[in-house]
Amino acid sequence: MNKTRLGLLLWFRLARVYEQNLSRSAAHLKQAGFSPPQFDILAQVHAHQPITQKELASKLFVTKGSVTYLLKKLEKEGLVTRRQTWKEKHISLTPQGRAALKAVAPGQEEFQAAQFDGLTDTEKRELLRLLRKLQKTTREEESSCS
Amino acid sequence: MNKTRLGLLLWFRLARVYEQNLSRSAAHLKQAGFSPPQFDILAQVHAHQPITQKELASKLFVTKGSVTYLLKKLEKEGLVTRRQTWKEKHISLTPQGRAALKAVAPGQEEFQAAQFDGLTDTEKRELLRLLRKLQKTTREEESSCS
DNA sequence: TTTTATCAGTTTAAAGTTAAACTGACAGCA
DNA sequence: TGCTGTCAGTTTAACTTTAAACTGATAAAA
Repeated sequence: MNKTRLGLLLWFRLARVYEQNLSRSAAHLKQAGFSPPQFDILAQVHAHQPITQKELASKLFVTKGSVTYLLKKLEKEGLVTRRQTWKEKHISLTPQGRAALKAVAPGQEEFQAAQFDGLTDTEKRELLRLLRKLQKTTREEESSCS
Repeated sequence: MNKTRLGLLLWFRLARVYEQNLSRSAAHLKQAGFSPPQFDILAQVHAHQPITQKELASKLFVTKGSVTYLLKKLEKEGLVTRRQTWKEKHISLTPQGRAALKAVAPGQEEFQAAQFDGLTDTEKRELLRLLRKLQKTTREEESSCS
């Protein structure tokens, strides 16, 4: 098997695994009334409260515009607040946001983790090592996020 | 490290690796005037010509509506044709479609494959094995695509 | 003080995605 | 002949995303 072919097989398989996981995730989250992007935002805000929109964008690998769009809706629903200081807006969870996240997160995290239960513990660790190496050795060419 | 935590780390890492690869892909394809979904469609049609829209949707893990939308544009640009027989539409590449794909595909495939060059050959094979196992053992709960 | 540069966040248009309802041609039975 | 069901494909509205242009407050230079 030549090098390009092996790489391509990897890419297709990776994409399919990811997409399947994501779509199962979405279905699971939907029961709780969230979409994956909304949940991601809430989880990041919870973990790094208070966090600026720029930081959020960079942690979630999306553009600033996307963050603006999502936060606007979450704010309207009363789940997050934005305190402006000079240029930056500092995002925090409201009590409702905290409650909503608390109700959903544990189940969601367990669900996510369970998607890897087909592997043994050793295999999981090996997969994690490979993914990390892959990301590290590819990051050189990387520039900043828009 | 407990089981859920390991699974979560895997999920986040997998997502980031995938998203980074995809966005580099998109940038690379953009030079050739294609978006990733367009390229995926053309590549699948090329590989399975003639193929129905339903088959296309299932191979690409998207809904039928998405396929309709993308094909409509590709047809308008003269890259694919649709022959209808009873319920089904059979998609093929036009000569222009073939030419366009031929101009882009080799470079794109090489680019994709190169994203895994941070790994040794043995590691690539191991990663492929793990991803396959992951997909196989998770597929049980799967139902059909809408 | 006035001008200029910087930079987080916003807006816009275009693209792609989904779920869910709809369309329409045919098969198969009454 | 005329219902009725089935099923690929289409449509629609709502979401999410991006790139690129724009806004506006402030720092820094003139």
